[in-house]
Parts: sequence; C-alpha cells; structure tokens
Amino acid sequence: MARTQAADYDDRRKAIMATAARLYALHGFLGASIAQIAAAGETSKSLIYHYYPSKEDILFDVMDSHVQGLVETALAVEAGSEEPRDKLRRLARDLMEHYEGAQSNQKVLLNELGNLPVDRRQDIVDRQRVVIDVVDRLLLAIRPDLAQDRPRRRSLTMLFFGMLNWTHTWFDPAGPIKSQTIADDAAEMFLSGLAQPQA
Amino acid sequence: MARTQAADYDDRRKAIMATAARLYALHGFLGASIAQIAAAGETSKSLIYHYYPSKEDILFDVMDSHVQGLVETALAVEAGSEEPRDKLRRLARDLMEHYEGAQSNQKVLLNELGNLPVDRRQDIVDRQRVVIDVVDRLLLAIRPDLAQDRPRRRSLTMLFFGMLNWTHTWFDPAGPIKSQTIADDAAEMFLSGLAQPQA
DNA sequence: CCTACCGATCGGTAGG
DNA sequence: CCTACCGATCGGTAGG
Repeated sequence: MARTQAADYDDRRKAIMATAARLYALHGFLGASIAQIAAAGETSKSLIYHYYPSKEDILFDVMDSHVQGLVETALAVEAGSEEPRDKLRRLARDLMEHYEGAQSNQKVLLNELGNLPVDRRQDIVDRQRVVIDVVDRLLLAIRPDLAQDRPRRRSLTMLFFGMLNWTHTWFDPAGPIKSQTIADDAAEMFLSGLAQPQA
Repeated sequence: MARTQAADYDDRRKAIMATAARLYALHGFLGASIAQIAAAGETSKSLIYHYYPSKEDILFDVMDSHVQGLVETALAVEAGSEEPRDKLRRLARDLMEHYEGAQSNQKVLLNELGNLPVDRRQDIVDRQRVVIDVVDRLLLAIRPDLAQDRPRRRSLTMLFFGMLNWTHTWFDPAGPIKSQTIADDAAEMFLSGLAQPQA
C-alpha cells in the first residue's frame, strides 16, 4: 500500500502555522524560536523544516492566509447592494468578526511586517491596500466633495482602520463588550464625524 | 585640573537613548543589537554598558522618558479651564504633537512593551493608564449616562486612542497632512459619535 | 587613585 | 523524524 501521509499534509501544515501564529503573536517573530514552535506543537524542528523552507515562510503564510480573508470580506461587502453608509457599517462588523476569529494572525499581520523579506512584504502590503481602497471608495461615495483631496481621504480612512486595528491591543472577546458593539461604535464615529464638511 | 567629562554625562546618555530608540523603532528591540546601536552612535559597546546596565534598561528609558511626557500633557490639559469637549480636542492635538516630536519613542512604546521585564513593564503600563484615565473622565463628563458602564467607556476611550496611536503606522509628518488636522478629525469623530446616546 | 573608556573576547543560543 | 552539530552573532564583561 502506498504511503498515505500526504493525505494529512495540509492539516499538518495548518497546525504548524497555527502554533507559529500563536507564538509569533505572543513573543514576536524574533522572540519565538523554531525550537519553541516545535515543542509547543509536540513535533520537531526537522518536521517543521519539512513543511516550510524557512522561518520567514511560516510568517508569510500566517499573514497571507489571514489577509486574503480580509480582502474577500471587503470585496464582498463592496459588491453588495446597500447604500455606502450601510456598507461601511457592515464592513466594520465583518472585519471585526474576522479579527476576532484569527487574533494571533491579526496581531502578527499588524506587528511583524518588518520581519518579512522585502519581496514578500510587498505581496502583503498590496493585499492590505485592496482593503484600504474599499474604504476609500466608500468614503468618496459618502463625501464626494473630497474627490480632489486624496491625502485627506487617506488620512480619514486610516482613522477608521485605527479604531478597528488598535483593538488587538486591548479587546478581549471573553470580556463584557462584543466585537459587534465596537464595530458599530467605530462606524458611527466615522460616519457622524464625516457628516459635516469642515472648514 | 580635575577631569570635567562628567559634565556631559547626561548628554551622552541621552545620545545613546536616542540612537537606541531609532534602531529599536526601525528593527525592533530584538532585531537591533547593542553592537549596531554602538556603531550607529559612533561609540563602543563598552561605552554603552558604562551608561546602562543592560539592553532592557535602555528600552525602559526610551519608553519611560516618552510616556512621562504624555502623562504631563494629559494632566495639564485636564487641569485647564475649558469645557470637557474642548479639553478633548486639545488633548488630541497635544498628544499628536508629542507623538510627532518623538516618533521613534512612540513606536517603541507601542510595539516593544512585551520585551520589557515584567516588573518594569508595570511602571510603563501604570503611566499609560493615567493618560487613558484622563480620557475616561472627559468621556464621563460628556456622557454622564455612561457612569455605570465602565466597560463601554473603556471601549469608547480605546477607539479614541486607536485613531491617534495607529498613526505611527502611516502618518508622515513630511507629507501633505498636518498632525493637527488628524487630531482635529479624530476629536470630531469621537465627539460627534458620542453626541447621540445609542439604543 | 579614580572615572571614563577601548579592543578583544567570554559563555550561550539562535536558525538551519 | 531525531541527534548532533555548523557558522554567526547575541548580550554582557574581562584586563589595562
């Protein structure tokens, strides 16, 4: 009988990635060693290097698999039929839901981009850019007067992401506040702050 | 004549701290070696260890000297005579000004807390807490109906800090947008989002 | 005799 | 999948 280990190849790889994500999030990419990841996953360094050519390749996988989900979420919301303000409210909720379901990946995505080799870094930045651009287009639909002011739009958009992305430093899904409440509050602040064109 | 080199003790120490702050911000605490810090400052490792007992002590100094300024800023604004909403607007401006003037320290403060030994970490967390509590009290003054809902207030407060603190990832002081504009936008979003008590 | 500082190297541990 | 290692570099310290 042929060896069937390839059958659980994806599962093993995902398990390694999940353990790495947890330790990268906890100790930082440089602070978490391959030996620690192996021990935490009850395997060996050799096994890890069988599935990944390098420590940085695991990091890329942790980030890329996560950011791809964010891109899908953002594009799905944009493709809907709601009005721009409602799309933004929904996007806040869906992104927060994604963050909550992959906290380690999210932390790693936000904190460890600098530890990725330059060429692979661009892939991640490009995908993040897609998500940011969705918000930029929603903002433009809400505030057409900002059509000529790209820097200002970018600045306002980043305030929106600031509210959502900063949650990785303080939000506890097990606590009294739900991620949906946070998403709704962030969306309301953003939208009501946009309501009046300022001088 | 007695040696007078001790006269520039503080200057040398500050120079080491500034170089360390820059490299810690750029490469991360673990990614920046004492040797690199020495080379960048055109001195030697031995000189650095004459001024600091360990790499972590430099990290603590980078964070503590910065967060102390933030505490002073926040308490000064709170002690003023403006109404709560104006205090919050001013606080956003003053904090952003502080961030802009110490970008490396701010990045290190936000990213490297986990690399501080646990006992010294608490000192920094306590000081950050003072700044957060100022916003919590301003929020309470603006929305007295949230007096019994501490978790919600904490959550709203952290959305405010999210907008400001996330700037370290994208804001370029040399770009077309001024930090004051960002501060004003963030304060307006926060205040207008707070205006209507939600269901 | 002290403080300030240098060139060289220590014991351990990292990723691979 | 393990043990035994490597070249390099780490934070920290020696003598003078």
